[in-house]
Amino acid sequence: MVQGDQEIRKGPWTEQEDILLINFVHLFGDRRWDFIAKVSGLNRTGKSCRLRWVNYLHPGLKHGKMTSQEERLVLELHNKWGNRWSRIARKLPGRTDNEIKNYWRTHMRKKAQERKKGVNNSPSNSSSSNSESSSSTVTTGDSFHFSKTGTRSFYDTGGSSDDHAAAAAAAAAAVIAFPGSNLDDNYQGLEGYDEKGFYSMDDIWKDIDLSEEKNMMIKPICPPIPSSSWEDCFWDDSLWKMDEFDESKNMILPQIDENGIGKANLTG
DNA sequence: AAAGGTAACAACCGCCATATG
DNA sequence: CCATATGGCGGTTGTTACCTT
Repeated sequence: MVQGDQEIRKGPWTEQEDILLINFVHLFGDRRWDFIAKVSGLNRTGKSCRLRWVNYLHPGLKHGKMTSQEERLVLELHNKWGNRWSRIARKLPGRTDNEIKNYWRTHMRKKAQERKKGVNNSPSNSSSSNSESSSSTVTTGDSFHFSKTGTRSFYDTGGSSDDHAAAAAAAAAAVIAFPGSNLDDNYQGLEGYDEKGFYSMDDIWKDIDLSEEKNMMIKPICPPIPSSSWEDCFWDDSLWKMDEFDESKNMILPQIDENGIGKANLTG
């Protein structure tokens, strides 16, 4: 990857990239993707950054198997709205349109196969045919390919948890020094960076885990007590609560303008 | 134990809508 | 009002893990 006319990176995200992105989203909010893409030094398109954030890194996401209620809801809503994945996703807190889409695809394929079999073997068989009401365990086995300890098995080419701190530090350095420079350069001299400043994937997953366990329901928009976790500070599940009004979502994110001055609000 | 098939899911692509100059 | 940039959405593909034979 040459920096001058560097080609845009594609493919799986590394852990360093993830952390870098998380931190820059923390700093600049989750709207200005092109800007973030440039400023972060990630050789990714803004689009790619957004996708990664929305589908994977977002703190409010649930990572795991769909519950039977969710499955039922998906079926129900899809029946109602068709392939309006994003709309369906809004009704499923913590689930992304991509996830639901994937789920549906798999589900339908399975159903189609079952139906085929049913037709071939016993035409009167209706056990699996009603796709609207079959809320049974559709997702079998597998389902979750990475551990929340930050060591993803899926695709991951990323480094150890030491790299997290380095990447986090790189984010900080990059903010100050406005990069364009090689990421590796940004890591230099920043070893042992205190992870309290930025969060490693470990921490992030831990927090997500906790919040999931504590409440599958909705978090208050403003946490009563300042949390040590950055996403608690600026993230709430309002996004997932949004129904028809998601245009009005105003995430309260710390933001730093081009002069490096923090602002409280974000684009509306 | 190895091979093949399938499931799951991340990520990309193209199109469209909206925002901005 | 028009052109361009950016973001969002749905469809599709590619890769890996798991299961079955």
